[in-house]
Amino acid sequence: MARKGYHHGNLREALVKATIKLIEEKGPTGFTMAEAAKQAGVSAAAPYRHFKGREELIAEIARQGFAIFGDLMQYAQQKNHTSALSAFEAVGRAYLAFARKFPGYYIAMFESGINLNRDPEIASVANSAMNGLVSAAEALCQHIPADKRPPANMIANHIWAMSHGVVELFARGEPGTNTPYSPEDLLESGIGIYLRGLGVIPQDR
Amino acid sequence: MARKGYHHGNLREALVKATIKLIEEKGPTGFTMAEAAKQAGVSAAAPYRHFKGREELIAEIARQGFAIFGDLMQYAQQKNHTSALSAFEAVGRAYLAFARKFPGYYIAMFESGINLNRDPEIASVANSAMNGLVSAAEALCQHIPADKRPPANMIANHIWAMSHGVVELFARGEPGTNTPYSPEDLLESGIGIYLRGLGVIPQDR
DNA sequence: TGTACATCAGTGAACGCGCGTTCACTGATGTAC
DNA sequence: TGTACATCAGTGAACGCGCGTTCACTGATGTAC
Repeated sequence: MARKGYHHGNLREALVKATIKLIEEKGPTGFTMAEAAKQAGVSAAAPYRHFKGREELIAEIARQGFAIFGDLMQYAQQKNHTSALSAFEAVGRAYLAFARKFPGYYIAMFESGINLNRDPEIASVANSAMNGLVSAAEALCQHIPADKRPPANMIANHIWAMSHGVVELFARGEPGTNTPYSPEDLLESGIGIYLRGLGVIPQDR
Repeated sequence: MARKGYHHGNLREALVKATIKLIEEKGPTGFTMAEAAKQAGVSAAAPYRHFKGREELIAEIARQGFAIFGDLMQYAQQKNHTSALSAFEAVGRAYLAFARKFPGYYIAMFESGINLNRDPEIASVANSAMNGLVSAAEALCQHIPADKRPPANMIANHIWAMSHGVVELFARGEPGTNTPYSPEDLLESGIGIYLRGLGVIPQDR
């Protein structure tokens, strides 16, 4: 951290970055205010100029994470607009890519036990991020005969659950270690089978 | 805890139970040796007669959890032997039922960040528990044309991921709070769609 | 049945530690005139 | 451009706390004879 003198310049963001790194290395509980301050090259009391406490620092990370996450999801959906199906698959891949590329954010968002409703701003950004998934599911639903069409947000929840499960079990060190498949393969094949079950992919593809 | 006199009688098991309760209430990190001892009505030093340390106590809980879990899975599979399909669905339901009924065990097993390979005994009991799922998938595979049949343990991993995802996201307080579906409904419908995609359930059922 | 003794399973006090947080302070920066 | 002053963003020392763990101890239990 480039420290010029008495004043840091951008301590707030430096603390966020340091904390993300700590979370990635030691898990959501392995991080401490003191350690984050140290990493940012600052005394242990300094963080309290920017965050009320430990909780608020994690919350800020989750907030940033949901913002990035939402953008990625939206981008994946819009870029792959040749078909609702390919858009949907792209969203699934984007989910996993985010979890792999930004594990610190992901952990803060979904594994830190943070209360998403503590701060209305977080709740709203988290909600709109998830809406990306739901609207992709809605687009997909257009291609399913109305009488055998499950609700779009149920589909979104299924995909969310499978994605999250793959991340937790297979994209971390433990516990799904002894499987020959990469998380990417697992998720892609799983979503593929699921979509075939929805009737969106022809049976004999 | 019925405490007779100087000797507790079954402190080891009492500590396990107290810890499970603490984990359920406060999460995997909210538990402390001191608190567990207190709950068991015993001094803070007493646990060290039975466990080398904190890690070993959690590991013991995970071990017991996997044993119970494995039995449940096996029972679900064998009891529903009218068809491979119903057996498989029963196994899925048993997974969720376990997570709901024994959240403390589930957390110790899958969310405590414990290293499943630290103790060979845990590794083996965990492995055999998971084999229940794999063998249910194998039985199911018999009904899929060989040329479009995914590997059985891949199917098992898909179901595991979706089940785990549903538990984490929808069967805990956060974050999948604002969804109208119960975890049971979500998992059952998700597995149903997935199985149809596998070709095990006829398309127009 | 009684006694001596080994072993087991607790106690209670103490330790070192690191953490979150507060507080009075001080150096750096920005602004009004 | 220079000066006085308000404000901002740090420091460093200190606090209270609870935790994990160790240690010498002691009361209870089991066993050999």
